[in-house]
Amino acid sequence: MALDGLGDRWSLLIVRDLMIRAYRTFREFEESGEGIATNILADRLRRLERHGIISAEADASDARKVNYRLTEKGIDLAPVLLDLLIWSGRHEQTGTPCAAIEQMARHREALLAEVRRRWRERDPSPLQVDGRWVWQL
Amino acid sequence: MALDGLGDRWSLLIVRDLMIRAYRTFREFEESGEGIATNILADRLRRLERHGIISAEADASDARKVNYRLTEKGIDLAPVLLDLLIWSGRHEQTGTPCAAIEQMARHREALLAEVRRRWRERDPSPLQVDGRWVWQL
DNA sequence: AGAATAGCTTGCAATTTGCAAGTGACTTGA
DNA sequence: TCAAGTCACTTGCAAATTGCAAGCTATTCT
Repeated sequence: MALDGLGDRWSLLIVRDLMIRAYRTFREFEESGEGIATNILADRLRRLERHGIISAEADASDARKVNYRLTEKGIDLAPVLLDLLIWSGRHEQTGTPCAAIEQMARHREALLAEVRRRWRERDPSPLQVDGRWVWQL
Repeated sequence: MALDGLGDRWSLLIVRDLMIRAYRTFREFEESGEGIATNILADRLRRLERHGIISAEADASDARKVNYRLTEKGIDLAPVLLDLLIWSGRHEQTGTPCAAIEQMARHREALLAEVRRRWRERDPSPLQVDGRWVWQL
Protein backbone atom coordinates (compact mmCIF):
# COMPACT_ATOMS: atom_id res chain seq x y z
CA MET A 1 0.00 0.00 0.00
CA ALA A 2 1.90 2.99 -1.27
CA LEU A 3 0.89 5.90 0.90
CA ASP A 4 3.65 8.36 0.10
CA GLY A 5 2.27 11.79 -0.59
CA LEU A 6 -0.76 10.81 1.40
CA GLY A 7 -0.52 9.32 4.86
CA ASP A 8 -0.09 12.68 6.51
CA ARG A 9 -2.88 14.46 8.32
CA TRP A 10 -2.44 17.73 6.42
CA SER A 11 -2.41 16.05 3.02
CA LEU A 12 -5.67 14.32 3.82
CA LEU A 13 -7.28 17.57 4.95
CA ILE A 14 -6.15 19.34 1.78
CA VAL A 15 -7.63 16.59 -0.35
CA ARG A 16 -10.84 16.72 1.66
CA ASP A 17 -11.12 20.49 1.25
CA LEU A 18 -10.53 20.26 -2.48
CA MET A 19 -13.09 17.51 -2.82
CA ILE A 20 -15.82 18.60 -0.48
CA ARG A 21 -15.43 22.26 0.34
CA ALA A 22 -14.47 23.13 -3.25
CA TYR A 23 -11.39 25.03 -2.10
CA ARG A 24 -8.98 26.08 -4.78
CA THR A 25 -6.44 28.62 -3.52
CA PHE A 26 -3.54 28.68 -1.09
CA ARG A 27 -5.32 31.33 0.94
CA GLU A 28 -8.44 29.24 1.36
CA PHE A 29 -6.48 26.31 2.77
CA GLU A 30 -4.49 28.63 5.00
CA GLU A 31 -7.62 30.14 6.51
CA SER A 32 -9.61 26.91 6.73
CA GLY A 33 -9.38 26.97 10.50
CA GLU A 34 -7.32 23.79 10.80
CA GLY A 35 -4.29 25.94 11.57
CA ILE A 36 -1.76 24.70 9.03
CA ALA A 37 1.47 26.75 8.80
CA THR A 38 2.18 28.30 5.42
CA ASN A 39 5.51 26.55 4.94
CA ILE A 40 3.92 23.17 5.63
CA LEU A 41 1.00 24.00 3.36
CA ALA A 42 3.37 24.93 0.52
CA ASP A 43 5.31 21.73 1.11
CA ARG A 44 2.22 19.51 1.13
CA LEU A 45 0.80 21.11 -2.00
CA ARG A 46 4.11 20.45 -3.74
CA ARG A 47 4.15 16.89 -2.45
CA LEU A 48 0.59 16.17 -3.56
CA GLU A 49 1.40 17.62 -6.97
CA ARG A 50 4.58 15.59 -7.24
CA HIS A 51 2.54 12.46 -6.52
CA GLY A 52 0.02 13.34 -9.18
CA ILE A 53 -2.85 13.78 -6.76
CA ILE A 54 -3.42 17.47 -7.44
CA SER A 55 -2.47 19.88 -10.20
CA ALA A 56 -1.68 23.58 -10.01
CA GLU A 57 -2.33 26.19 -12.64
CA ALA A 58 -2.27 29.97 -12.71
CA ASP A 59 -5.66 31.68 -12.56
CA ALA A 60 -6.74 33.14 -15.88
CA SER A 61 -8.16 36.38 -14.49
CA ASP A 62 -5.72 37.02 -11.62
CA ALA A 63 -2.09 36.15 -12.22
CA ARG A 64 -1.33 36.16 -8.49
CA LYS A 65 -3.65 33.26 -7.85
CA VAL A 66 -2.87 29.58 -8.28
CA ASN A 67 -5.78 27.23 -8.68
CA TYR A 68 -5.27 23.80 -7.23
CA ARG A 69 -7.41 20.94 -8.43
CA LEU A 70 -7.66 17.23 -7.86
CA THR A 71 -6.40 15.09 -10.71
CA GLU A 72 -8.18 11.94 -11.85
CA LYS A 73 -6.02 10.03 -9.38
CA GLY A 74 -6.98 12.54 -6.71
CA ILE A 75 -10.73 12.37 -7.27
CA ASP A 76 -10.44 8.59 -7.14
CA LEU A 77 -9.79 9.05 -3.42
CA ALA A 78 -13.44 10.02 -3.00
CA PRO A 79 -14.54 6.63 -1.62
CA VAL A 80 -11.72 6.70 0.93
CA LEU A 81 -12.55 10.22 2.08
CA LEU A 82 -16.25 9.53 2.26
CA ASP A 83 -15.77 6.39 4.33
CA LEU A 84 -13.42 8.32 6.57
CA LEU A 85 -16.05 11.02 7.07
CA ILE A 86 -18.62 8.39 7.95
CA TRP A 87 -16.25 6.62 10.32
CA SER A 88 -15.23 9.84 11.95
CA GLY A 89 -18.83 10.94 12.32
CA ARG A 90 -19.76 7.68 13.95
CA HIS A 91 -16.86 7.28 16.32
CA GLU A 92 -15.35 10.63 17.09
CA GLN A 93 -17.60 13.10 18.82
CA THR A 94 -18.16 15.65 16.09
CA GLY A 95 -21.44 16.94 17.42
CA THR A 96 -23.30 15.89 14.31
CA PRO A 97 -26.68 14.18 14.35
CA CYS A 98 -26.39 10.47 13.64
CA ALA A 99 -29.20 10.82 11.13
CA ALA A 100 -27.02 12.82 8.74
CA ILE A 101 -24.17 10.35 9.01
CA GLU A 102 -26.39 7.34 8.44
CA GLN A 103 -27.93 9.08 5.48
CA MET A 104 -24.47 9.53 3.99
CA ALA A 105 -23.77 5.85 4.54
CA ARG A 106 -27.08 4.83 2.96
CA HIS A 107 -26.67 7.04 -0.08
CA ARG A 108 -23.00 6.29 -0.54
CA GLU A 109 -23.14 5.61 -4.26
CA ALA A 110 -25.27 8.65 -5.03
CA LEU A 111 -22.96 10.87 -3.00
CA LEU A 112 -19.90 9.52 -4.77
CA ALA A 113 -21.53 10.21 -8.12
CA GLU A 114 -22.32 13.74 -6.99
CA VAL A 115 -18.75 14.34 -5.81
CA ARG A 116 -17.43 13.19 -9.14
CA ARG A 117 -19.93 15.29 -11.08
CA ARG A 118 -18.94 18.38 -9.12
CA TRP A 119 -15.30 17.69 -9.89
CA ARG A 120 -15.94 17.09 -13.61
CA GLU A 121 -18.05 20.21 -13.99
CA ARG A 122 -15.82 22.31 -11.70
CA ASP A 123 -18.83 23.12 -9.56
CA PRO A 124 -17.54 25.72 -7.07
CA SER A 125 -20.17 25.17 -4.36
CA PRO A 126 -19.42 23.10 -1.25
CA LEU A 127 -21.05 19.69 -0.99
CA GLN A 128 -24.18 19.44 1.11
CA VAL A 129 -26.02 16.51 2.61
CA ASP A 130 -29.39 16.93 4.17
CA GLY A 131 -28.98 20.69 4.05
CA ARG A 132 -25.74 20.86 5.99
CA TRP A 133 -22.09 21.19 5.05
CA VAL A 134 -20.46 17.83 4.94
CA TRP A 135 -17.08 18.83 6.37
CA GLN A 136 -18.69 19.66 9.66
CA LEU A 137 -19.30 15.98 10.17
CA MET B 1 -12.94 15.03 10.50
CA ALA B 2 -11.12 13.94 13.62
CA LEU B 3 -8.03 12.13 12.48
CA ASP B 4 -5.96 12.14 15.64
CA GLY B 5 -4.54 8.75 16.36
CA LEU B 6 -4.90 7.98 12.70
CA GLY B 7 -3.57 10.25 10.00
CA ASP B 8 -0.06 8.93 10.30
CA ARG B 9 1.44 6.48 7.86
CA TRP B 10 2.56 4.02 10.54
CA SER B 11 -0.79 3.99 12.30
CA LEU B 12 -2.51 3.16 9.05
CA LEU B 13 -0.09 0.34 8.33
CA ILE B 14 -0.58 -1.09 11.80
CA VAL B 15 -4.34 -1.06 11.36
CA ARG B 16 -3.97 -2.65 7.95
CA ASP B 17 -1.76 -5.40 9.32
CA LEU B 18 -4.16 -6.12 12.15
CA MET B 19 -7.10 -6.21 9.80
CA ILE B 20 -5.72 -8.00 6.77
CA ARG B 21 -2.57 -9.82 7.73
CA ALA B 22 -3.99 -10.92 11.08
CA TYR B 23 -0.93 -9.68 12.93
CA ARG B 24 -1.17 -9.63 16.71
CA THR B 25 2.20 -9.11 18.36
CA PHE B 26 4.79 -6.36 18.61
CA ARG B 27 7.32 -8.62 16.97
CA GLU B 28 5.14 -9.24 13.93
CA PHE B 29 4.71 -5.52 13.26
CA GLU B 30 8.40 -4.92 13.83
CA GLU B 31 9.39 -7.53 11.27
CA SER B 32 6.69 -6.74 8.73
CA GLY B 33 9.28 -5.34 6.34
CA GLU B 34 7.97 -1.78 6.41
CA GLY B 35 10.92 -0.83 8.61
CA ILE B 36 9.26 0.84 11.55
CA ALA B 37 11.57 1.65 14.50
CA THR B 38 10.64 -0.01 17.77
CA ASN B 39 10.22 3.25 19.69
CA ILE B 40 7.86 4.57 17.05
CA LEU B 41 5.99 1.30 16.97
CA ALA B 42 5.53 1.36 20.75
CA ASP B 43 4.36 4.96 20.54
CA ARG B 44 1.86 4.29 17.76
CA LEU B 45 0.44 1.25 19.49
CA ARG B 46 -0.06 3.35 22.62
CA ARG B 47 -1.66 6.11 20.57
CA LEU B 48 -4.03 3.78 18.77
CA GLU B 49 -5.00 2.25 22.09
CA ARG B 50 -5.53 5.67 23.66
CA HIS B 51 -7.87 6.52 20.80
CA GLY B 52 -9.83 3.32 21.25
CA ILE B 53 -8.87 1.89 17.87
CA ILE B 54 -6.97 -1.12 19.19
CA SER B 55 -6.84 -2.95 22.50
CA ALA B 56 -3.93 -4.74 24.14
CA GLU B 57 -4.07 -7.76 26.38
CA ALA B 58 -1.52 -10.18 27.75
CA ASP B 59 -1.35 -13.53 26.02
CA ALA B 60 -2.90 -16.32 28.08
CA SER B 61 -0.27 -18.95 27.31
CA ASP B 62 2.85 -16.74 27.20
CA ALA B 63 3.03 -13.88 29.67
CA ARG B 64 5.73 -12.10 27.66
CA LYS B 65 3.44 -11.61 24.70
CA VAL B 66 0.91 -8.84 24.25
CA ASN B 67 -1.90 -9.46 21.82
CA TYR B 68 -3.13 -6.41 19.99
CA ARG B 69 -6.56 -6.46 18.45
CA LEU B 70 -8.81 -4.01 16.66
CA THR B 71 -11.73 -2.72 18.69
CA GLU B 72 -15.22 -2.29 17.24
CA LYS B 73 -14.20 1.25 16.34
CA GLY B 74 -11.05 -0.11 14.74
CA ILE B 75 -12.74 -2.76 12.61
CA ASP B 76 -15.15 -0.08 11.43
CA LEU B 77 -12.19 1.33 9.50
CA ALA B 78 -12.43 -1.65 7.16
CA PRO B 79 -14.22 0.26 4.37
CA VAL B 80 -11.59 3.00 4.50
CA LEU B 81 -8.69 0.54 4.38
CA LEU B 82 -10.26 -1.50 1.60
CA ASP B 83 -10.88 1.59 -0.55
CA LEU B 84 -7.33 2.69 0.12
CA LEU B 85 -6.01 -0.69 -1.03
CA ILE B 86 -8.07 -0.44 -4.18
CA TRP B 87 -6.96 3.14 -4.86
CA SER B 88 -3.36 2.29 -4.21
CA GLY B 89 -3.53 -0.76 -6.42
CA ARG B 90 -5.00 1.26 -9.25
CA HIS B 91 -2.77 4.30 -9.10
CA GLU B 92 0.52 3.41 -7.51
CA GLN B 93 2.61 0.87 -9.31
CA THR B 94 2.36 -2.07 -6.96
CA GLY B 95 3.05 -4.70 -9.55
CA THR B 96 -0.30 -6.34 -9.01
CA PRO B 97 -2.54 -7.54 -11.83
CA CYS B 98 -5.45 -5.18 -12.41
CA ALA B 99 -7.76 -8.19 -12.42
CA ALA B 100 -7.24 -8.80 -8.70
CA ILE B 101 -7.83 -5.15 -7.87
CA GLU B 102 -10.97 -4.91 -9.93
CA GLN B 103 -12.22 -8.10 -8.35
CA MET B 104 -11.79 -6.52 -4.93
CA ALA B 105 -13.70 -3.47 -6.10
CA ARG B 106 -16.50 -5.59 -7.52
CA HIS B 107 -16.84 -7.79 -4.47
CA ARG B 108 -16.47 -4.94 -2.00
CA GLU B 109 -19.42 -5.84 0.20
CA ALA B 110 -18.54 -9.52 0.35
CA LEU B 111 -14.95 -8.70 1.24
CA LEU B 112 -16.04 -6.35 3.98
CA ALA B 113 -18.29 -9.02 5.41
CA GLU B 114 -15.40 -11.48 5.31
CA VAL B 115 -13.05 -9.03 7.04
CA ARG B 116 -15.60 -8.50 9.77
CA ARG B 117 -16.24 -12.22 10.17
CA ARG B 118 -12.52 -12.90 10.54
CA TRP B 119 -12.33 -10.22 13.20
CA ARG B 120 -15.36 -11.50 15.09
CA GLU B 121 -14.19 -15.11 15.05
CA ARG B 122 -10.54 -14.19 15.64
CA ASP B 123 -9.56 -16.02 12.51
CA PRO B 124 -5.75 -15.99 12.54
CA SER B 125 -5.20 -16.53 8.80
CA PRO B 126 -4.32 -13.65 6.48
CA LEU B 127 -7.00 -12.46 4.07
CA GLN B 128 -6.80 -13.74 0.54
CA VAL B 129 -8.42 -12.59 -2.69
CA ASP B 130 -8.19 -14.65 -5.79
CA GLY B 131 -5.57 -16.85 -4.16
CA ARG B 132 -3.14 -14.08 -3.31
CA TRP B 133 -2.37 -12.12 -0.19
CA VAL B 134 -4.20 -8.85 -0.16
CA TRP B 135 -1.49 -6.70 1.41
CA GLN B 136 0.74 -7.23 -1.60
CA LEU B 137 -1.67 -5.06 -3.52
C1' DA C 1 1.57 55.98 -7.06
C1' DG C 2 0.58 53.74 -2.71
C1' DA C 3 -1.75 50.22 -0.35
C1' DA C 4 -3.44 45.70 -0.33
C1' DT C 5 -3.47 40.82 -1.66
C1' DA C 6 -1.74 36.16 -3.12
C1' DG C 7 1.54 32.82 -2.69
C1' DC C 8 5.10 31.76 -1.15
C1' DT C 9 10.36 31.63 1.42
C1' DT C 10 13.50 32.17 5.34
C1' DG C 11 15.38 31.75 9.99
C1' DC C 12 15.23 29.61 14.14
C1' DA C 13 13.61 27.17 18.24
C1' DA C 14 11.02 23.15 19.56
C1' DT C 15 9.28 18.76 18.65
C1' DT C 16 9.54 14.29 16.43
C1' DT C 17 12.05 10.74 14.20
C1' DG C 18 15.51 7.07 13.20
C1' DC C 19 19.07 4.24 14.81
C1' DA C 20 21.63 1.42 17.96
C1' DA C 21 22.02 -0.34 22.24
C1' DG C 22 20.17 -1.80 26.51
C1' DT C 23 16.64 -3.60 30.08
C1' DG C 24 13.66 -6.71 32.55
C1' DA C 25 10.31 -10.14 32.64
C1' DC C 26 9.38 -14.34 31.11
C1' DT C 27 10.21 -19.20 28.56
C1' DT C 28 12.86 -22.90 26.66
C1' DG C 29 16.25 -26.50 26.30
C1' DA C 30 20.09 -29.25 28.49
C1' DT D 1 18.21 -25.28 37.55
C1' DC D 2 20.51 -22.45 35.08
C1' DA D 3 22.20 -20.43 30.93
C1' DA D 4 20.50 -18.89 26.62
C1' DG D 5 17.02 -17.17 24.20
C1' DT D 6 12.63 -14.40 23.25
C1' DC D 7 9.36 -10.62 23.79
C1' DA D 8 8.08 -6.04 24.46
C1' DC D 9 9.63 -2.41 25.21
C1' DT D 10 12.97 1.99 26.91
C1' DT D 11 16.88 5.11 26.54
C1' DG D 12 20.27 8.27 24.53
C1' DC D 13 21.49 10.95 20.91
C1' DA D 14 22.04 12.88 16.22
C1' DA D 15 19.26 14.19 12.29
C1' DA D 16 15.07 15.53 10.21
C1' DT D 17 10.66 17.78 10.44
C1' DT D 18 7.55 21.12 12.34
C1' DG D 19 5.54 25.52 14.10
C1' DC D 20 5.89 30.34 14.35
C1' DA D 21 6.81 34.91 12.97
C1' DA D 22 8.67 37.73 9.66
C1' DG D 23 9.85 38.93 5.12
C1' DC D 24 9.67 38.89 0.00
C1' DT D 25 8.03 39.32 -4.86
C1' DA D 26 4.63 39.81 -8.22
C1' DT D 27 0.33 41.29 -9.18
C1' DT D 28 -4.06 44.03 -8.55
C1' DC D 29 -6.95 47.58 -6.58
C1' DT D 30 -7.90 52.67 -5.54
